[in-house]
Amino acid sequence: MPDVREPIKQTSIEKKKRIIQAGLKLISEKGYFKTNTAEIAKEAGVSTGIVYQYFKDKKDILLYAVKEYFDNIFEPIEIKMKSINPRGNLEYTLKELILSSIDAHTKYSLAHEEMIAMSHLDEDIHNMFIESEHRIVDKVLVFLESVGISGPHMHEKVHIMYNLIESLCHEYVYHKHSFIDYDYTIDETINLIKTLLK
Amino acid sequence: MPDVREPIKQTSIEKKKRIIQAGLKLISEKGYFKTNTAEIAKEAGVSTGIVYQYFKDKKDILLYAVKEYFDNIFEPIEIKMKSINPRGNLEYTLKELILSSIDAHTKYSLAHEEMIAMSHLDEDIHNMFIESEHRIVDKVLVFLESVGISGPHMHEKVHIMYNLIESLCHEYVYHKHSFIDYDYTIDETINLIKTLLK
Amino acid sequence: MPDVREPIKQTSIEKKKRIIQAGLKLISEKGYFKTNTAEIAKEAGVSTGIVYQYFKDKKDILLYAVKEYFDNIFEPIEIKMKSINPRGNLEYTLKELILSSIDAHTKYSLAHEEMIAMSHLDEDIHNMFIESEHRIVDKVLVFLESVGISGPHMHEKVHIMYNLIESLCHEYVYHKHSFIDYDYTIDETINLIKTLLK
Amino acid sequence: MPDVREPIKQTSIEKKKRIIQAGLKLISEKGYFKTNTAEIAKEAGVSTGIVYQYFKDKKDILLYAVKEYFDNIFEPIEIKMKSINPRGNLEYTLKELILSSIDAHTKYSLAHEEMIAMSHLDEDIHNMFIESEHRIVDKVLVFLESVGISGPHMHEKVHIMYNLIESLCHEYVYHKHSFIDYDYTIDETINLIKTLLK
DNA sequence: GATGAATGAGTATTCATTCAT
DNA sequence: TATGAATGAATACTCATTCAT
Repeated sequence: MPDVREPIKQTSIEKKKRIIQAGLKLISEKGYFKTNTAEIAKEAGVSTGIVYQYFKDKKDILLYAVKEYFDNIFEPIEIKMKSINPRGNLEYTLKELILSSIDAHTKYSLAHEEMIAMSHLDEDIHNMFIESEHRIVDKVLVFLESVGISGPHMHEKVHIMYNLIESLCHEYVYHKHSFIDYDYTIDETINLIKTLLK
Repeated sequence: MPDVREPIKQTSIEKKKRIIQAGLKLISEKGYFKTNTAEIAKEAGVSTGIVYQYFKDKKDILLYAVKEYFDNIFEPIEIKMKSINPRGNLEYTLKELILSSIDAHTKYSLAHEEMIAMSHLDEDIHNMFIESEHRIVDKVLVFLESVGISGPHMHEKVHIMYNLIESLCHEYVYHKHSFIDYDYTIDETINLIKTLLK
Repeated sequence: MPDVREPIKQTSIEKKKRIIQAGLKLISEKGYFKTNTAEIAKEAGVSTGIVYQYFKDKKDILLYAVKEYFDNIFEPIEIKMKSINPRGNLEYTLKELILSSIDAHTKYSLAHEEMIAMSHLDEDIHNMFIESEHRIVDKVLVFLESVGISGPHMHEKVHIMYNLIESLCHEYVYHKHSFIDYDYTIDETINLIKTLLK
Repeated sequence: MPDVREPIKQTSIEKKKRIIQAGLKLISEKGYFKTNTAEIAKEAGVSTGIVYQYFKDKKDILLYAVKEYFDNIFEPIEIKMKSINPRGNLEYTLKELILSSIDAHTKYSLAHEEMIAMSHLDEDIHNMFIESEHRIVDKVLVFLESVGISGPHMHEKVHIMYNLIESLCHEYVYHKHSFIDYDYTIDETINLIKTLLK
């Protein structure tokens, strides 16, 4: 039975989920290379053998963990977008989104670091990143339209916006250059996005 | 002779250099973890033992390779900055710099991926990245001043500019989103930088 | 699974035992430093990996081998002590014990050399030697009491006795000084012990 | 020039001596296996290459170091024997010798441990031990004769005596069994030797 | 004689994956 | 389905010894 089996029974589905959660936890804390499958199995409360019935190999666990990670990090931002008053002030709206994004990154900063690294090391992970980026970019596009912002080259603009915010979050959470005024940087970023979407 | 020795003789200096080059080549092509020290030695045409006279351990080779990589990638940009007419048009100047940067990234795209990944996995590599970032940011600051651009918060502005260009290069070299118009994205990025430096 | 596991199943217990036996055999024949773990595994008929489920590291195998060695070497002497007629002649009793001890040393002379050497090179092995020495000294004390020999400073006396017999065995088994009359030396040693226990 | 050369020039003789001293020092402090030839050369202030003109291999250095060690440890005892009043009290004489021996062992306890270990691991070292034992036993024989002690089986007796004192020194310097009364043990050992030589 | 740079064989340990039960 | 014992390939690093200079 060398094929990976998609669990059907409820208990099996939960078991697979437990393994993914355990994988995400340990990979975030210790890193992918320093986490071994036996540990993940133990953390998930299953045997080492069973892991290979739900996952093709170790990287397959990582793939699911990355998906889980993106769900976690984008969810609060999506919720925020839904709750925002479409008639509100754009500057305020952007600040809300950015702070929400910084918040999510801070919460998952351990995982973030490792996931980015892995996305540069493995093509499959990289593709999952691009896909997730698409998903959120599309949602932002819909959101912007709902607040009355549209026009040509919106895809490109939202991509630039995405990268601006990502870079900002990354600076904010990890770099901590002592000489950088982060509040100013946030405001300047908002300013640029306003120019971009103008 | 467990101590690491700094080569003095010309032949030894060249030998160390050969090992760094071999390391950079193989790490770029196969990745750090899939490259072993024996291969690096062989590629450099030396014995495995001699590697440990010039380098503390395997990671030490990586450290030197990262330095080499940054020298390679920043050098053409620095040269470009020196050759730019200070009285020239800002938009044209920025485009020159950005194209030069995209060019360097394209040339070292393999290395780039691996180095970024490693910078997220290892603190020493990360520090070397931050240091290199400082160095180039400082040079850009000096350059901008020389073309008459200065003012408050220049550090923050140049950091944002650095991230904008980095993201652009990265998009350009790797993502290749089919639906993105890269020429437009370059122009829009230049536009944002102009706003930023206004 | 980096943790060392204590085998529970009968087959696993036997497997661990086989590794210890293989270790003792090879270490005795070739010496600890010239024996590698792969050889031990092969001799035991197991894979190299399994060794590290039952033993922390290579030295851990040695530790168990030393224990096995002491069990082997002391067992016949203990059996002899139990079978000796408590009302018998002391001189005869001592000769019996000494010959039994020489016999055991002769049988395990290869192991003996290596174990003594290692006890001088490693603290853990040394402690195991001291412990084993205690155990046998205590048993000799009990035995002597059972044949009516007691008094002050018995601990010190038995220690001297232990060293006398150890030196004798060592001389007998290894030195083979051509000009030494070993039968006489045995008799003289018995004589000294009699004086000691007087 | 693969042959080991016996130095003739005075400077060469001193160089060889320096290497032996450095070897003895480092082997005593760190152990033979944890000392490498480069370190010995450095400690002696010579190049690594020159070592192999004076010594066949690493073990050859050890061999000379063992010799040096025995010279060091036996010298004070021989001096003591020469200074002892031949008409003096035997018990007092023995105590003097034993204390002098314990003293020498204490002073070279680091080296002692390592040398014993090596004597059990290597036949050449072992032979050097036996030879040295012969030398001192012969000298003790002469000494005893000079104080009027002679008779049949003196060789065997002095060997037993040698082992008794060696064991005592070893116990004294290393074991330090908490429950052993060492002063008593010294006295009892003297007593046994008196019985032996009676 | 002397140097010290260079060699390259040798080895303990880990861990993703398999498979007998 | 599930277990967890077993496999064995893979690798950084050391160091006695040699040899070009």
